[in-house]
Amino acid sequence: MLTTVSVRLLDVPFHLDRPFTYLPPADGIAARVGSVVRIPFGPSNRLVFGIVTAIGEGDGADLKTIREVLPDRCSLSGEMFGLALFLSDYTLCTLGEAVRTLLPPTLFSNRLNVRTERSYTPVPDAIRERLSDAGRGKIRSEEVRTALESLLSDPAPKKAEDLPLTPAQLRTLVERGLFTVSEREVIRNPYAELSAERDAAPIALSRAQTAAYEKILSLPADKPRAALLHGVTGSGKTKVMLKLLDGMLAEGKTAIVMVPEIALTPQTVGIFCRRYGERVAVIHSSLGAGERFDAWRRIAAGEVDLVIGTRSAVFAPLPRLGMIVIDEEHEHTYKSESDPKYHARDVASYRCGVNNALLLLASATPSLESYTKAKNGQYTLVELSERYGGARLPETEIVDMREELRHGNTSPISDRLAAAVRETVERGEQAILFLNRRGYNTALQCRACGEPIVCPRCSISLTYHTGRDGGNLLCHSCGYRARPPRACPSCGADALSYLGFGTQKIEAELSAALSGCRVMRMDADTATGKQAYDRMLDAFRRGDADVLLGTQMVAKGHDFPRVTLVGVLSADSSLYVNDFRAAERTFCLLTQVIGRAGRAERPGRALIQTYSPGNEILSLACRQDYPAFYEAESTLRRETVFPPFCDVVVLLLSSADETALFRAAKDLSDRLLSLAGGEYHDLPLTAFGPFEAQVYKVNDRYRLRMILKCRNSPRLRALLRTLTVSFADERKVILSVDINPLSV
DNA sequence: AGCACGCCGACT
DNA sequence: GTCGGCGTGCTC
Repeated sequence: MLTTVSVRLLDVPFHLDRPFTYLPPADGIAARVGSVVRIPFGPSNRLVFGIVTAIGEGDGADLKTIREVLPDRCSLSGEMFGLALFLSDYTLCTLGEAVRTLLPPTLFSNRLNVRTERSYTPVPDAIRERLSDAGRGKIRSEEVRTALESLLSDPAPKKAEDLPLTPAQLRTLVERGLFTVSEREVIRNPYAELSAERDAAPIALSRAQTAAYEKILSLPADKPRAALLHGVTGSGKTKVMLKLLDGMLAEGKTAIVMVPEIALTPQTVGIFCRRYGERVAVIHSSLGAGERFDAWRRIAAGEVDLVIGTRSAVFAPLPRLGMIVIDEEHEHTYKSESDPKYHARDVASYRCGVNNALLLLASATPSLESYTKAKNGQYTLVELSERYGGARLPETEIVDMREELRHGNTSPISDRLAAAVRETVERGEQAILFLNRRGYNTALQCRACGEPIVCPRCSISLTYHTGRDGGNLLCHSCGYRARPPRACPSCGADALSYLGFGTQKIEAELSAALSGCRVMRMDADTATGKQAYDRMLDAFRRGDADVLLGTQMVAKGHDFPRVTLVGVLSADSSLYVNDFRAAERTFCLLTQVIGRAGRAERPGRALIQTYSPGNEILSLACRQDYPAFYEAESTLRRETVFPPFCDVVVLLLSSADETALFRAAKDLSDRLLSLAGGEYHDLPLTAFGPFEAQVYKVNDRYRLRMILKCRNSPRLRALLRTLTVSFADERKVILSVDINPLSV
């Protein structure tokens, strides 16, 4: 009997996502479960990556041999391997996709992207005749010239002293045997300087905060536990979190803190780095490959106690994990929309379960899913309702836009809002205006034939954006760009009208209506990249503009003490989206935007423009009444059978070949119904479709969907996996499965 | 996925 | 007469 090794390949489709057996390499590193290996595969024995899933015994006949076992620091620990298995099961991706999600991409490239620092050591024999006692030790490349000069008896020409030697000159010195060179790996920590300035002052909690802290602390520490910290903005959730972290790290445990991308500012990171010093790692999307690898290595090597980051930080390979915090847990950015389509909350819950760790969810407007779990006792509900400093909620008014139309005001800005902005600016205060649509006009339509202008690659309208070049039509789905036509492309009539309004048009209208008022527009077109976003928020806070006009991103900035007015230009735009979460999203968004006004001693005011002033969600958001919103919305979800009262699976088929797509959809539907009625007849499940996706064509690919309402369970996932595997040999059509997607 | 083998159109 | 299109089949 010989030792054999079960390997799963990393880069293969579903029908190859099964174990292959190999012989261990004769020499080199021993393979263990979780080791990343390179193996010969297929008739041409091309080398591919795999992961070891089991060690066993066999007669070894006809087996190929593992070519290379990567070192442990480039492989998965036992816990992380378990996490990979969980992820592939839970999100229906291949094990390889899951493994690649847990390991930094650099690990698979030929070059490891390790930064090295070279040191030079003088060779005494070779330069003995000119050598003094100085410079016997290792020196850095920049110091070689100085060292050489000090070694030479002649004083060096002074003018050349600053110039470090070129790589070629250094190489010559080494080739001639005057110096030897040695390399040392340097692990980058781009946040090291933030850690240098320490602030570890004890956290002083208010009575309410102490009660919240103690309630969480009283949960049995030898079991997995989860708490939902429900507290309005400004109630001190962060202080409670820091106090818990202090205790956790003092016990020798480690922790992950997740924040939405938009909140991962230098200020936020600074709080943690100053408090916990160099044993902090930051993980976010704009890290370079090398930096990402270095952060991963520091964490896996046990050099880090606290990881702060966005969604993917939930995969940080921390040993001794004691706590995972998800701040603003309702945020949609915690759900991945690309493979593997995981929700950070589910992953965090799994990891806390395995490690007997504490899962702490925090939000002012918790997701319906989490609040329901809290009400059912699966999570401990911790309420933190006081605002510190006695800050009051802004006075909120609903503006009936139908009334405005009756008065002959066709502008998207009501007279009342315009007046309020003017008064605010005249008082030397600031206003935030929120509109969930970028661009100038939302669509172009022909008045003669009625045809809108749609993207040639997608089935959505193009949006007109102004610009120095006379403006462009843009597709917000695929990025297609075209000059606006003079005549209708369908009928040729010279009758194109521009419909709707976006942030650009509002900017123009505001500047016209309120002369001398400085408007700053912030949307995906002006705040390109994180730095621009931070810069704009800073500039606004400093007072460089009177009005901040923008999309979602203005709702989530930090404190603006001088903002006393908030205007929501069209509350309806997110309310009447055809999606079961529309009301929840609207409530969260309005609650947040309204909360921007009057956070300091000055009273705030919020104006909400709408064509449906009687809408209940709007009035609940105006009152910031979360419990009432929860009751209303959960009743509706229960009646219509939507999450959290069931799970929803979207099966999306896409293809550039429409005929193949329809054939595949019929096939999928047949297979699903036969499985659901046969082998899985015990599984309560309702199937809808196939029908066209909301946007039927994206980037020249046609899309059909099926929707399943059911309970997520191992058995459901087994059914879905069977479908996925049986579909994997389809060549032209891609099937993607999303359990509980963001919108349905 | 990749890479073989295998059978039909326009070209040195 | 061949080069090359991508349909089909296989991978420890």
